[in-house]
Amino acid sequence: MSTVLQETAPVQAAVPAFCGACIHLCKCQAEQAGLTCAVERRGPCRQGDHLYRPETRFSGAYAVQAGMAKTVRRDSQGHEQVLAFHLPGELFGLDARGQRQHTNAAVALGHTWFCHFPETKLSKLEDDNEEIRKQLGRMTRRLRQSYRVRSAEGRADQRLAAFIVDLCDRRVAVGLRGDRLPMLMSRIDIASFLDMAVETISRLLGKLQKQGLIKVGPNQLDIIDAAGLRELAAPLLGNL
Amino acid sequence: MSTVLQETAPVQAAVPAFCGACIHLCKCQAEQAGLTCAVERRGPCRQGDHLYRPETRFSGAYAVQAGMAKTVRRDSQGHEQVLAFHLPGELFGLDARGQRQHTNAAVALGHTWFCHFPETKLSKLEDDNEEIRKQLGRMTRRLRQSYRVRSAEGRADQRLAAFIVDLCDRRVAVGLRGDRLPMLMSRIDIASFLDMAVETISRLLGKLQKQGLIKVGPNQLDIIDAAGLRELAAPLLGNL
DNA sequence: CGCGCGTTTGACGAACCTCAACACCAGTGG
DNA sequence: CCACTGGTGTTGAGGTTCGTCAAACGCGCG
Repeated sequence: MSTVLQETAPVQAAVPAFCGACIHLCKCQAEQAGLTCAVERRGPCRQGDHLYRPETRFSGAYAVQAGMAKTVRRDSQGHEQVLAFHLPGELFGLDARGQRQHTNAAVALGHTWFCHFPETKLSKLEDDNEEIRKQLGRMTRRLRQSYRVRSAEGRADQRLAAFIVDLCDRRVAVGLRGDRLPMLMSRIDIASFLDMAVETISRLLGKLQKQGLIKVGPNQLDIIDAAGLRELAAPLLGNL
Repeated sequence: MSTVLQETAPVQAAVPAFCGACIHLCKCQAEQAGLTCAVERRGPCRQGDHLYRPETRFSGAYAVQAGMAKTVRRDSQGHEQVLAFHLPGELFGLDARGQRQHTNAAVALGHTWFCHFPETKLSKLEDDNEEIRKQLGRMTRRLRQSYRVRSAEGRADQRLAAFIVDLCDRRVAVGLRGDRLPMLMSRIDIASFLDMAVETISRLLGKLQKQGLIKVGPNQLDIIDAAGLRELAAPLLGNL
């Protein structure tokens, strides 16, 4: 918990007017100061708070400003399944675009702040500016990277390593440090996302730590040997 | 081998002017008698004959008229990998459309007859007739069903059952009997397609037979309990 | 006939899941 | 304040699944 605050508290103190997602959307948009008004801040949300659920009316896109989120679905047996984790600066909820309501749920992990982009203003911006449409497409594509790790084949330790590498790369992509990951999600969430048993996650994290690749801390994960980690995940990263 | 002839010989004796693929393409096309000329018969091909290889110039689509075919690629380590099996009436080779040359290879399984649809005539027909374009898209989509089984998760016996069910359904779809499958492909091909060990295929076929779901014969496979087979494969068929 | 190939079967091991036990921690209520 | 409780994380034991290795068999072919 304390480590979470290490990240969110400073951000909160010197919180920028826009998070990563906002910056991406705004910078190509300086002349249209209207976007400032288009963004609604939401937070703080607590662990487990829902941004939307299945059948919630689609009202626009979301972005994590600080903290973390997950999107979740229920499979045919009613079992909950994590579809993706969302880092600061990443858009999500776009999968429901063009439909009337969401099919998945989005849940806050830890204390999290969000930005909301109302669809009405978003589509208007898109109409006016071709660059905005490209940016949205680009971020949607990045979002789908996380699905690749999930469906990848390969050994469990390779998949876990690929998962960690993916999170690091995505953090760096939005301007955050890539050698220390806040792990706001539970082992259960990770296991669900990677389709493995919780015990396997726990054991493999210990194994990677013993191998000197990472250091597992409370709600935090330090990357000790980024190259080694990437080498372990290589068979999966290369194929996709 | 004898069982193969049981299927191909009668077909040959009373061979229709057009196979399944031709019928689909022709019936919406009665007024354009030109298609009759657009189809070139090819065969008989023997086991292992190549219709095209990687880097072969793309000249048009193919359809199996009688027998069976597989499409194959080489992965980065030079290992051969079966991408799909093609039953009578099914189009293939369309993946290279729009490119100058093929990237995969197509190989005959057993004694097989093919139809060839030259791209020049095909695209002309497509331009003239919207229905043709839809039919081509539809058959391409059906073709990709086989990829689903391949990438599916789940236990090995479930995946093998899903594979068999898929073959049955596709045979029925083109008007062939669905309770008896000619198995012109080797165990090695099946193992490659399903990404399993050959020994596992052999063992599981024996297991399914012992369970009373199928009967394994020489180059042939009888469906004893279609419902049970479908039930075993259900977890995979339902998800997709 | 030997030879290569495909298939089957058995033995073994690695990977990973399941079950069970326990520690830890945050709430919660007395 | 403490005990209790439920959720989470870790660890160990045992089982299942499935790949790997090896051997045997049948079969077609030179």
